[in-house]
Amino acid sequence: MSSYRPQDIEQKWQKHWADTRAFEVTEDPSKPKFYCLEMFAYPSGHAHVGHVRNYMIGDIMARCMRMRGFNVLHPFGWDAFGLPAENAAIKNNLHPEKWTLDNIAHMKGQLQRLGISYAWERELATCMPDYYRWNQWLFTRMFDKGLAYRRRSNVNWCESCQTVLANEQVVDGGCWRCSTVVTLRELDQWCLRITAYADELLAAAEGLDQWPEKVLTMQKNWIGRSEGARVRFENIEVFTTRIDTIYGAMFVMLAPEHPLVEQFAEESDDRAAFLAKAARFRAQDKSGRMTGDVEKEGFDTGRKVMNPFTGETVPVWVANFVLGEYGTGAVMGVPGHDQRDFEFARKYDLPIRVVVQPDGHPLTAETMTEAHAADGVLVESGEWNGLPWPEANQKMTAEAASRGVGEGTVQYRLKDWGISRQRYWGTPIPIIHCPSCGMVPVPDADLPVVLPTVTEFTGRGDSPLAQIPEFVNVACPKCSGAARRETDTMDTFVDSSWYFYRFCDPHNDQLPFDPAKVAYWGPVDFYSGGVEHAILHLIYSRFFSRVFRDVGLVTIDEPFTRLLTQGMVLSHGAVMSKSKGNVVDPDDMIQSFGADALRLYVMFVAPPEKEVEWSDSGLEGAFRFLNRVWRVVIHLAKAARQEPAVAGLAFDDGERAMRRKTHVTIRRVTGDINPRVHLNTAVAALMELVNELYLFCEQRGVRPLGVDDEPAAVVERPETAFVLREAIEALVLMLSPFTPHMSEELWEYLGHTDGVVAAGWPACDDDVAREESIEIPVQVNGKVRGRITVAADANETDIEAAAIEAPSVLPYLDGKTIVKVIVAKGRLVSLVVK
RNA sequence: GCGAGAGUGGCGGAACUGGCAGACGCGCCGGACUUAGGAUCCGGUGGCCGGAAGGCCGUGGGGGUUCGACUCCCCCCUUUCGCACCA
Repeated sequence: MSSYRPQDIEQKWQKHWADTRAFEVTEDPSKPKFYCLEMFAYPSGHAHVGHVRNYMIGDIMARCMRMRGFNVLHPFGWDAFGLPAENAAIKNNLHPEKWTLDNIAHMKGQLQRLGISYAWERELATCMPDYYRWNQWLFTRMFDKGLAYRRRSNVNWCESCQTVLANEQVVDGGCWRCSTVVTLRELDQWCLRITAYADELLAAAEGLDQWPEKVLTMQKNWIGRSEGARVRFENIEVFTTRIDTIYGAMFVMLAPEHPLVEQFAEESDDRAAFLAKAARFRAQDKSGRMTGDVEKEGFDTGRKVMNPFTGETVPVWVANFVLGEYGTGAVMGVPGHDQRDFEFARKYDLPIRVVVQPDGHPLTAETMTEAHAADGVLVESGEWNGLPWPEANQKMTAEAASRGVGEGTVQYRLKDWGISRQRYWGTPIPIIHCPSCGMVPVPDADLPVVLPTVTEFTGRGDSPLAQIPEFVNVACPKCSGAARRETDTMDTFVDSSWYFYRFCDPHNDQLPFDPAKVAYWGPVDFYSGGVEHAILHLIYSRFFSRVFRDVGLVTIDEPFTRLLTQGMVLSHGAVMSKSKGNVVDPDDMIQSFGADALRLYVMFVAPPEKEVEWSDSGLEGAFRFLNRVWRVVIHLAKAARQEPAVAGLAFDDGERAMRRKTHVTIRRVTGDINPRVHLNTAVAALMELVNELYLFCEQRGVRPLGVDDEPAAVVERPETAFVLREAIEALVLMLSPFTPHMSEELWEYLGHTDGVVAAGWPACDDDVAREESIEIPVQVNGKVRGRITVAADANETDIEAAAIEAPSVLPYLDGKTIVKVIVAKGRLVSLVVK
């Protein structure tokens, strides 16, 4: 056996794993299951070390849990539909399918060279008909349940390219390709009724105790539940959370999109001017209007409506900051108690009335410089005067309801999910439009609706599918009359919202998956991926999981028990990207130092959640460490032949200390991997063990440890041989999740033929790990003044006595009185003197 | 503006329940081996004072609780992320 040459052994073991289908699993009720998943990949072409990091985290977990005796499902697949493929097609005249499949092939090779323990038999790609067929299947069920519906709504439109743009394709308000200003266009869009689950998604988030708080907060904000009331000012319904301020409602404002705007325009003196003003507001940069970057503006419609509480009539304005898509698209203007209304009123010289007075200094409309949004007591509110805020809100909501002018309601920021894409490379929406039957879902027997082959991609015009008569023209499944297929395709987030269930049964051609298989494997026990998916992917998946539940295929609510959001790997302070030219290619690293060193390094460099800066010298350090491991194991494998059998051995102090280190390390590494997932400190612990081992060898004269092939002298003393053997075997096994190739190779070299999984995870013997004597510091008035060595099980009295007698402590006690002694058992002694 | 997180040596980071701050690695310095060393092994490495023993200071800043604070509380600064006219 010679020096460590990763390239040779890595290929050998990767081939072995592939040949033996080492990571394929079946349901086995006799074993505890562990479903370990990393977010699947968009096949952009090349994996970089940022991907590597995510996949490694999962692989460490999967490999470790496998050794701990769990039945581990660890699959991988491809989020293979999407715009980049279509754009590449337009640019390079390459079919999206070819581009996608080529990329998958390349990236799969990269992942395989990393030695990740995937059950490749379960690999899936969402662009294949045997996958997207089930998107269609589920869609038709959602259609039947009213969870999928069509609605007219605004989309981004580029006049020059004559096409719809996704939000991500709008750059600074212009088309990403030709910079033409993007306009809004009304189109019929397919939507999924996620809002039907808004309350459940919000409430159930409380139970996700193994998700990062940050992600839960983001989801909570995204759902944006808000309790309030709808109140009718004659024919204008407004939404407010502060009905208690309604006596201060001095005007009503409509969003420029509000349907009444058009009607009021018709009835106005100058229809054209009216509409032009509204149109200008609508055209204001969408993001600017939404974020408050645009100045508040409005105009008086000339209309007046009656405030249902005061009986006063108030003017109706159109205001650019009122959002058409939230609430009722109309609000009451309460300038005294809403900052936006306040600014608006001051700008247009509208009256302000204070109706909630805070404690202490009373407010007056004339002198106030900002709205008073906080609580207080109602004034100038007729019969409600004197009521404090929360109570007034409740009572006045009830009053509005009893008088039929409003009712309490809950609003969500969350909107239904628009899934229509006027694009080619996605799942065709399985609906047929029939002139006599209306919208008819494609029957199961006719699924999948296969994406036809399109040969020309121009990026212009409507959906590419609309231009294929053979695709569009179809007989109605109900009446057999001439009908047209839907030509929109689905948002790719549909694909990724349930793939984790498909992995449980990826080849099923009767159902999306066998419910029994998902009942065994689900939910995903450990899910890792980028925090950029904190909202969309993770909330859609929670939604789909419930839809599958409600169609009877799964019994659980939540798809992911534990979520880890891994930090990005930066290079020169920036996210890696081809355009910045700072991509670190894993293949280059593997070539130089091997996959194992790369794996170890990305795990060691920082905690998984944290963002890290790539460092070449850090990788070299990991490589150096592996060489150290290699040398010590190779040499000791021959020198320490003692098989593990402890009976009759009498260890000396040094040997006991070495064993203690081994077993303490087992305990630390085990917990650091799972549950803690502090993979960096797990590696650090293994490094400590190796350092200790080298010192132990040095002390025992068990050399050589050089790189040469000099044969090692056999260790004669059986106790020493045993201790060494125990240490290196534990080391090799614990390292194997991180460096599987090297560990398998060394394990084999150590004389084992069944591989590390069969060997199982090493167990910590608590008796061996227990300290015999411990050194503890002694503090005098909070400063460490000495150390004492006591038996590990010494009682407090003995420890106290030893502390007071410690030579280095004595000078600090001279002439003082000890007022207090605190003994933190096993940790320290604290003396307080005067 | 609102919300959440972070701030520790030259650098990445560790410290799990309030109990020896700086584990482990990178870098740097020294020694051994050596024709050589960018290999390997051993040692050192927060700052200041000191020959040493040892002492003082030290986890963004300021205050507090405690025998004891990186850790808990209050105020402030910096920074990252998310949300952001949602009525």
